[in-house]
Amino acid sequence: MIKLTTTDTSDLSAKHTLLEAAQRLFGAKGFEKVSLRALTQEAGVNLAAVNYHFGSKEGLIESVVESYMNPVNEERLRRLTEAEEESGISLETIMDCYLRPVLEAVKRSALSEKLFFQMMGRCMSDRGLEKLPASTLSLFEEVTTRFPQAMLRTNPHLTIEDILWRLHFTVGVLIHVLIHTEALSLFTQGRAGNPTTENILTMVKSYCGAGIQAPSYEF
Amino acid sequence: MIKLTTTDTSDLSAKHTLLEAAQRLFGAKGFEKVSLRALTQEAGVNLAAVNYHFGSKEGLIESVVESYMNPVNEERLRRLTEAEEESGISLETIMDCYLRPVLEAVKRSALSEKLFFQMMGRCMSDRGLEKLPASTLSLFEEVTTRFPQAMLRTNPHLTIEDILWRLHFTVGVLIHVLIHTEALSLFTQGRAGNPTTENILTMVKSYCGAGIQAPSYEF
DNA sequence: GTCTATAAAGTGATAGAC
DNA sequence: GTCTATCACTTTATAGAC
Repeated sequence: MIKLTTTDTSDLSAKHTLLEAAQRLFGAKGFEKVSLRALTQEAGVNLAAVNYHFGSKEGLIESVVESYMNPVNEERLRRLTEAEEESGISLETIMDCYLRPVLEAVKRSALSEKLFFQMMGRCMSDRGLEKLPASTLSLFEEVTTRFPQAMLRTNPHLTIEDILWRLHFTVGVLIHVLIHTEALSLFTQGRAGNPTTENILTMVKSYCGAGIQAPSYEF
Repeated sequence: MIKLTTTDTSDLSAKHTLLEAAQRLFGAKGFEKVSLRALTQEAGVNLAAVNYHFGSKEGLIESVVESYMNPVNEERLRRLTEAEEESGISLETIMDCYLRPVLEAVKRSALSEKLFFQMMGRCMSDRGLEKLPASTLSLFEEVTTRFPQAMLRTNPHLTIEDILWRLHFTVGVLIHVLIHTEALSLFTQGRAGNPTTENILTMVKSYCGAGIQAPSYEF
């Protein structure tokens, strides 16, 4: 992405192992707490490789964020478009279009579910909007425009303000579940059971779906 | 809290201005991104003052976290106890016991609403459970035990697993609203309106209340 | 209690040899 | 493309003068 004029010979493997190591460590510790030294050691490459391949640590982070967020948001839009072509679209369907791509993405990843989800959650919350790569930002804008519109059509009793706020709340649920679900087990010491990922998705859809469809308030 | 044997003469003011500056800067940038240099400069005290009064940066952070979280959790428990003494307690009431202390705390603070809420959100999410001061952890455990019990009594059709997960989701909503609500305005460019803090609370209660009371799933 | 000065260790980035 | 060596800077923490 930085250097378009390289010849790309054995380049791929170093860059690739670096990206993989970055995902593991960023997911486990967060972007700021991982030094380039720890990163390159984990990847088994030289310290200078990060700057050679990505220009800077920031460039590496943006690459990772882009590779995490963009496929998910593209898949969200693809699924929404598909769903809108059929008649009788429900809020349940729209929620599934929004949430399921995260579950699909983890299956394509080499990372453990836990690390992948933490990584995804950090991408969504740790960095300000202004630091997002342009392509990621524009996909995000499309998602946060089209999904509320679709929700408004299935729930015309709500106002657009209601929906925007409730989608905001839903994002909060998603991020918290992705990053902090381990803490729940710790705190409740097993009382919360051991649901599968798919069952957690069902619970989130049930909770957020009910929240979004709650009666509207007039202020 | 660290040194119990000091004579405390003019000690109070330096310690106090340091705590105030810490709240402002930690709230705005996060615990990790504020250096002791930035902190002591903002407070107008010497660099060494942090270590003298709090032992270390970590000690200062723990003091701040404690002073933020403990009053809120104590107030939550106080209100819940009070509510449980009356008959006909509703989920709406329990939710209010849980959420309103955050709004009450901001009124006692010298900080702006925005900074105070960000600070509170960071206390709830930025540091792992293992890093919490002991008194804060024990209050948290009491809250996360008694509130689910109370909710189970008002909603006996739910399982305790349901409730624990849904309270987990609710915490996600709260944290996200506290930290990232500014981002919502940015993203929606005014389409989400400009509700007062009290109205945001109403919206959160409405969303989370509906989510918690959603039908239960059997897996 | 407050200050200066500095220690000790860490950070990202880069020049230049191979 | 990869490496070593190093720069320039920052961090927290502390010893010791006042």
